[in-house]
Amino acid sequence: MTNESERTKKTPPFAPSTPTKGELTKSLILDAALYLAGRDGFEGLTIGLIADRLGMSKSGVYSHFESKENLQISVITEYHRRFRRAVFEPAIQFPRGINRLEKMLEFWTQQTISEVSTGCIYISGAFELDDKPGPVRDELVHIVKTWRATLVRAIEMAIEEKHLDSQTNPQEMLFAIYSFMLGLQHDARFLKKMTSVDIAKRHIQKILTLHKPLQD
Amino acid sequence: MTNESERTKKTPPFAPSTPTKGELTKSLILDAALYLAGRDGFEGLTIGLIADRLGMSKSGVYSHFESKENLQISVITEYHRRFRRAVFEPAIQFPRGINRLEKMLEFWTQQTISEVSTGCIYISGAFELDDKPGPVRDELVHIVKTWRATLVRAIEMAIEEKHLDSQTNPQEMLFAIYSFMLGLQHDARFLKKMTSVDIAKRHIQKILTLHKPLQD
DNA sequence: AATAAAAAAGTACGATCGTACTTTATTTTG
DNA sequence: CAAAATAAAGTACGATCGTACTTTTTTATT
Repeated sequence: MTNESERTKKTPPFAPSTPTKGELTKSLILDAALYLAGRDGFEGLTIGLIADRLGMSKSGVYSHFESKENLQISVITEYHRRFRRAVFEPAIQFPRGINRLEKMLEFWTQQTISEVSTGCIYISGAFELDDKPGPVRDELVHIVKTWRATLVRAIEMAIEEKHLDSQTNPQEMLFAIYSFMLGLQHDARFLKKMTSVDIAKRHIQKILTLHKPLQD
Repeated sequence: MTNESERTKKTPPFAPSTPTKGELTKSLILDAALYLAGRDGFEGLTIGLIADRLGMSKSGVYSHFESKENLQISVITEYHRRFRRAVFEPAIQFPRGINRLEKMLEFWTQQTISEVSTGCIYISGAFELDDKPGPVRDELVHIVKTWRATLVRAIEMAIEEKHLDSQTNPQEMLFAIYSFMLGLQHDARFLKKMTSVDIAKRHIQKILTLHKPLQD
């Protein structure tokens, strides 16, 4: 245990060799922060609440981020990372075209359903930050646009593969699908109406069916 | 000016004879509160901010409500009152059936568009309060359910009048329409994407068209 | 105009927030 | 194991919050 070739000390970019103590608690902090941000929004996300949840001091939590704004942005990028891992990465394994698109929507729906008790930061953040300019809003807009661009590309590929009608408008289809996901989140979380899960699934399926070519 | 039969003094229930000073500033407070609640949410709605906006003291504002919770609930019911006046009441003038339903959706869309800079409390409140039990949430759930029930009844009437397919599922149609309105609000306010106005209108129109009987 | 009532302002309090700075405890390193 | 580095806790500060209480000012009533 004297020396281990190159011990990565000040270089976290590509070196999770052994997670140092600090990195470990930092990820614990992000866990708690993600939970609280989903539940109480970015405004309700408070250093003190995180500290309480982890049984540590406010300053102990704070020292891992230079500011609250920084913490909020970290929460957003971390959520994005996890979303990609749960939705995008599994879907990308499937062949491009309607197949991949449907898998993407399936995993996304699954993710949304599993978030009914947690809250989706893409969505709750969008309605919370819509009128609050600043770096946090900018970051959230960025990742939401990234995800939407991914969806549009998946739709376009399905058109190219002739799995969808050639006059399908990708932006319009995106709008409908994203709207149904908003509706699902709204009904399930706010109205506690779980029947909306099946309704949303049916609508998403229908909008695809409507755009499938007649002859195959 | 000695006596005017019965002068309604302590009975505001049905007597807007002459709005007393207090009632007048109370409505000014509600104006400001409505604006702030739409912009900053119920959490960001603060007594001090209202006071600043009106150039009066915190205690002056506060004395009109026994608590902040009370103020929040007043904001909700007042919003509901205005929404009814702007959307429901004009639409109810039209004959029951597809005509009234389309007018209802038209006025609602119009209202949503005009709220792009203000924010819709039904929607922003839904995503803010979804995890915050209490009287404020209960009140908001109540008025949202009231509005949705109104929509469902309008859809059902259109079915009864044979303006819509007999196997149209009112709850499913409601889900789609409400989702499109969420999508409109999301894209317009958060993504600043005003092209979504036309897209949303087209989708709403389409879902009606899809359910109109073939033979007329 | 005098008096009663209501509205608004003033003042104060405890909580909680983010943040800066200092001190102690714990890891990591040589 | 000792030294150096890092993590965590401690402490303090100014802001802002909702709210309760008292005082002043304005409005309404006879």
